Amino acid sequence: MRADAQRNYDRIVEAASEAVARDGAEASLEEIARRAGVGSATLHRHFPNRWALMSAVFHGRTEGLCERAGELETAPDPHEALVTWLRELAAYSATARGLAAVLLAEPLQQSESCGAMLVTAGERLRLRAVEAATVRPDVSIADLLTLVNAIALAAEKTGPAEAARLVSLAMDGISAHPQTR
Amino acid sequence: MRADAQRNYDRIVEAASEAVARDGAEASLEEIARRAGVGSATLHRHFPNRWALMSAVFHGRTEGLCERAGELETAPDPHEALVTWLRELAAYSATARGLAAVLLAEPLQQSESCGAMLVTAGERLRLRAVEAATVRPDVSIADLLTLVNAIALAAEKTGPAEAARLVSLAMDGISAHPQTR
DNA sequence: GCAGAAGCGGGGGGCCACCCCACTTATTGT
DNA sequence: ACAATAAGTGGGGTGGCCCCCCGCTTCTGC
Repeated sequence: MRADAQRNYDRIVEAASEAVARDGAEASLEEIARRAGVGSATLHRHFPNRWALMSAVFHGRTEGLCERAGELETAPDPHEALVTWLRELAAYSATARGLAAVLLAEPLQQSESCGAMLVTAGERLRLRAVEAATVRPDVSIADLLTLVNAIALAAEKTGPAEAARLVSLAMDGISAHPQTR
Repeated sequence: MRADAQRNYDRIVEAASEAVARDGAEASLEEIARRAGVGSATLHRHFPNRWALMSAVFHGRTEGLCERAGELETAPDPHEALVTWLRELAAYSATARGLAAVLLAEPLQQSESCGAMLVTAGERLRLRAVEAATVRPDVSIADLLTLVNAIALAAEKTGPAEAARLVSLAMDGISAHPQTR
């Protein structure tokens, strides 16, 4: 990639970050291009569709969440670590309007994508919890991420607190006496 | 309402139903108006925004789900009845692309809305399950509907089967031994 | 049957995503 | 240093969208 192309790429992502923070994932691509000081054609060449741009925007934040997963790997309680991480993911997704939609929209297994990063990071936490026998082994990390993202998406209007509450609910299960069934 | 206005209203809803079945909730409003044989202004007069139209489109289906809830009220196992109903709701939402988004978008307590109908219908099933002590009393029907709709929204790409599976997962809880925590 | 109001829809404005193509600019081999 | 070249650029065009204005049509109560 040529140096000027790289510079334009970075400027677009930066402008997009600001726009998304203000207007959510439905921000105008044209305005992003205008603020970045590039033509709209340049934006569309670098990012063939809206999701591609959003994916780039959220890449940094996603890395932060993966680092957090690394920290939690050494936590004493594996189950608590997994739940905490998922709750943080939900809270962040609910704040960064559009992240949840992006994660759900793109195929989860596509490498280099935000989703793939979260899968590999989360899988370790899940494995630890399964080994500790606090999580059913037939529940995949994809299941958990989909569930959490779904909740974040639904809670975008109601706020991060509600999102975290629903995550806890789903994790504990809503049944009063699950062992009797 | 004048007779011709009513006729146009019905034709718009019918055209919208077909369009939604084909293209999902993002169907073109202009094309819906065209197919209904009315001007776009008429469509926008009857339905001030997209959600209003979608709400009308899904009204009939929602009534069907409410009837189903009525049937399930006499089922022998209250817990199974609740879970079955929620699973059916999820499966239908995942099929009727956009229903979930509509239910999440409109305020749940607004009377006459699809959401309100589901709340009253589902509340009875939930109460029966609470009385049978198989569901925690602090879980509201709004919690359950939000959770199920969130899952349906997330599973729109993967299909109804996956949606039903995730609902079961959330209801059972993903923990291996919930009673130990 | 008629007056008035309720309803209608063509057309236009503003905005959008996306594409085409003539022009500019960085890179590379000599 | 410099020319050849391939990569990159952005202005403008296209088609579509939502929504609104306003003169015209059609229904309804008397």
